[in-house]
Amino acid sequence: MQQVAHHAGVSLATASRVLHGSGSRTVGEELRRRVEAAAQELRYVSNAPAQALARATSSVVGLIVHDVADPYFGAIAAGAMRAAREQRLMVMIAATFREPGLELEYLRGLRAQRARAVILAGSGTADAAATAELAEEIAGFEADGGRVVCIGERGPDLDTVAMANRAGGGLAVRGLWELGHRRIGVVSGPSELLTVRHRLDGARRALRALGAPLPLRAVVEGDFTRAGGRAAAVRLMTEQPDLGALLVLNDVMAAGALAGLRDDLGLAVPTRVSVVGFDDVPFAADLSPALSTVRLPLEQAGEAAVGLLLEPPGDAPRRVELAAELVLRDSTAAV
Amino acid sequence: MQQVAHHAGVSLATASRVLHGSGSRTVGEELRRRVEAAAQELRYVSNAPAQALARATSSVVGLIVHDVADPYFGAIAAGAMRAAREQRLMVMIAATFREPGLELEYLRGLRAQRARAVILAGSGTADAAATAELAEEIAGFEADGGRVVCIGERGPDLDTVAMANRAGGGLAVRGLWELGHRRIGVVSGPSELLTVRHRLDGARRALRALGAPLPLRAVVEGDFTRAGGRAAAVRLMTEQPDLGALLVLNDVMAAGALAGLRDDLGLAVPTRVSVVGFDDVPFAADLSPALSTVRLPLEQAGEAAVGLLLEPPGDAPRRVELAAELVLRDSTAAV
DNA sequence: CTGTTAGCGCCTTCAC
DNA sequence: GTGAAGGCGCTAACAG
Repeated sequence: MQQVAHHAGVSLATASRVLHGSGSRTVGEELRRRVEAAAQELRYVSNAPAQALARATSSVVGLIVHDVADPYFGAIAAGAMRAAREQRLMVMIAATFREPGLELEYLRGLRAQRARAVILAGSGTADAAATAELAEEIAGFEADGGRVVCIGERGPDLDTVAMANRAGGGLAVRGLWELGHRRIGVVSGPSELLTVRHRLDGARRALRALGAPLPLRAVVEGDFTRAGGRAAAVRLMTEQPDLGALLVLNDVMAAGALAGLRDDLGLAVPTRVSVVGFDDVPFAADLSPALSTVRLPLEQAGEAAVGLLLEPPGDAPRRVELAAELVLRDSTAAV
Repeated sequence: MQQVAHHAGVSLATASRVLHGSGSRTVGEELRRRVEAAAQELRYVSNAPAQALARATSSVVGLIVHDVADPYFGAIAAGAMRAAREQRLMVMIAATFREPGLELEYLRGLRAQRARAVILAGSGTADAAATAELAEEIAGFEADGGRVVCIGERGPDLDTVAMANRAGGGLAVRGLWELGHRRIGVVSGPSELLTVRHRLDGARRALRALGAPLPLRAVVEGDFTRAGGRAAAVRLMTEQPDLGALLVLNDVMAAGALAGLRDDLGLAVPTRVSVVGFDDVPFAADLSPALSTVRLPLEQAGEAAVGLLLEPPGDAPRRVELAAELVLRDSTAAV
């Protein structure tokens, strides 16, 4: 920048003002033109780290997900990045690959980068120790002036974009009920994930309200992956062959469940058993049969998270609630 | 760090050496311990931008994709991030949402961030002007000491991870041929994308070698999206109803094609028409019917790209070639 | 409006 | 092995 200033015959400060002009200070037309020309000619590229150092704030926001290849996070990331672009923010992304310790490590890394904010997109966990450590790191991050927003519940004092996981679980179960299903099973994910707990809880409550409490044996747990869904669904239908409908707690697992039902067990969907997934990821409609599922506005969640980051800190924690919607396709049938 | 040094009763330089110790200088056991204790106690977090400024190099690498929500890029990103984690690199991700200008803009942004390197994951384009501009920016980036690697062809003088797009196109066509298909059509993507051109070219050559050149009317172009694939497939089968097999140039489009054939045209796959896709994204096996496709080692490509980044610049451009493999599932049948 | 002058937090010769 | 001092590129008062 020194060079640009010299080349344009102005002071360093003036060059800085026209090039990065932050704030009220304005520069005369003539000088402004000269500086811009010089920058152009010298192919000047500003130095973001230096700016970050001087202003004690940067234009990067962090995004921590479990797995970028998972369409659930892909959709959230897409929404967040679209919003980030509008705000001219760069996003630094980190994937924990579902290793709990990595979330903490990356948050620390983002703190070292002096990220202006970070979005915790993955589900919180029921592990108290891990949660406490994370809370401490979050506090540190915020003490440094950074903002943190969670997608999904993480704690009452955090800005969060809340997904209707409980309501969604209820929606699914009631939808199945209305189709005439009475023997409903649940293919669940790892029970330490809050997201899983909430979805399951929503389903449980709805069933209880309907007068048909969910028996323990009708719930089986698997990894939050395709293979996990397949194995769990097969196990559940083997142990409880009288089930007529399955709620699978995410679409990726549901894809596996569909495969297991068809290829491992030879059970026809939806004639023999109906299946409802959760999330409505892009490929849900292309599965065989097209998956009925609980739609969550994933991209919108990513956008909303960036929206919260932009708002000034505020006294009370902010929340935006996103609704769920049941979409019935071909994997469910009336009985 | 000043504080840590003071707290440990050592100089700033010593604290720096034990905390970020880059290089030959070593610190005595005793002092080292004291500094570490002080850092721990004061909850010191190093300042990456300051380090970047002082060392004139950072630990962030950029990753530019077209769309994070696209499973093709999701898989590449996952591979790249896994490798980045092993190297303790942070990755800054940017999505162009297929707007050509954005690639340039983001590359510039990454340059401003003083990223140590950037991976251009999206396909190159046949637009000469855009390519030239990009080349210039790449040159500038490298002049600043940054490294650039491309996934897919971008130019002979760039480090690149080459995917077997041509060979894959040939593989698909020959596979279909061996199944007895003689009337093969191609659902293509935007012809300005180099990836598309290479895949199509591979198919063309193979067909010519087989003595049955691909007629122009048997190729139809659509967006590189689900909707694009659907529309193009429907159009192609409507105009050329005698086609017995379709090569769709990526899996996302193939998902759309399958939907269109089934829901819009009522054509049975694979009995009436066989379909083969390209990429083998994770959901390919879950489509209805399970999609036969040309598998590309996507995650591996991401990892390889990071691998290239790490190697010292070298005199000649480096290349790593990744092979394609035809995987036949249920969307293809013999005639 | 424009220029001067201190730093921002850290690294790195260079002496000790 | 350890400390002192200058500088990385930029911003932000503060004077003119």
